[in-house]
Amino acid sequence: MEKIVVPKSQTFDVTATLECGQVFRFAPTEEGFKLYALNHTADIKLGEQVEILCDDAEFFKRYFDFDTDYDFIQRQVQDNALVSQAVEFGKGIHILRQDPTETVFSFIISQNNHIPRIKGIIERLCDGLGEDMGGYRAFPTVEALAAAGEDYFASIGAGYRAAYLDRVAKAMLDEDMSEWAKLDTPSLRQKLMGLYGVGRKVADCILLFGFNRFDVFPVDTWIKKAFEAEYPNVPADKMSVLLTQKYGKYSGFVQQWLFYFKREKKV
DNA sequence: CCCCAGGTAGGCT
DNA sequence: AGCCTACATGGG
Repeated sequence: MEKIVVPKSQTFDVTATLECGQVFRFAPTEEGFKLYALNHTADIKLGEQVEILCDDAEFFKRYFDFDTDYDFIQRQVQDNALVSQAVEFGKGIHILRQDPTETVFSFIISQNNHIPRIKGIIERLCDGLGEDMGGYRAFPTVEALAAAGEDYFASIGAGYRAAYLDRVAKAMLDEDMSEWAKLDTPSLRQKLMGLYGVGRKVADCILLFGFNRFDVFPVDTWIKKAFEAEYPNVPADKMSVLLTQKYGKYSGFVQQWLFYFKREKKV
């Protein structure tokens, strides 16, 4: 067991980072959180300082993105209006560096779905198809997902997304994500949207959370509500383009702070 | 009972 | 190109 100790900081809040909707495989414990990522796990203890007890400290140091200067970004996007409010509310959020394949399947499941249900479906997916890591299950490999079949995905409650998961799993057998990672953002988005069941919004979530492209602005129902006054009758995909033009390389951060703010505060 | 959720594909104009 | 609707499931 390895340990990461994170000093108290204005710009890292584990609770907000986990609960802001970018990640689904975690659960509260008496002392903090139990977290699962790909084929790793961490026990997070909250206190004067955050302690991350894990199986691989290098993996989680990268995963939590401790090297990005969030304080700088937060200062760059201040607008003395909605964004400033959202940053004040969610200023401890880091954008996690998640596994690309895990985000592909996780965000296909997320579409038109509630977060508690998304968590449940992914948990059953891992329990049923993931490798036994001794005490927990890894996120399933593409091979395991491709072998499962549409009926299996339906049986764990995936609903109409079962067909998407099955077809994408089989298509991904022939793909190398490390090659996809070399593409620029528009080309990579095009690749992702070529997957059955992946539209602009899911593609942008995968770009942001799985490939850490910050020049994307996923527009879901909450973001759409947040901007419907500013952009009346603008479809989600078009709104995403406009917001990306507005926030540039900080789009992903602004989006995540706003999503968390709108969803938690219900304003 | 209805409405909603980190939307998308397919069909229509 | 844009607009419309069905889609599985469960929580509020």
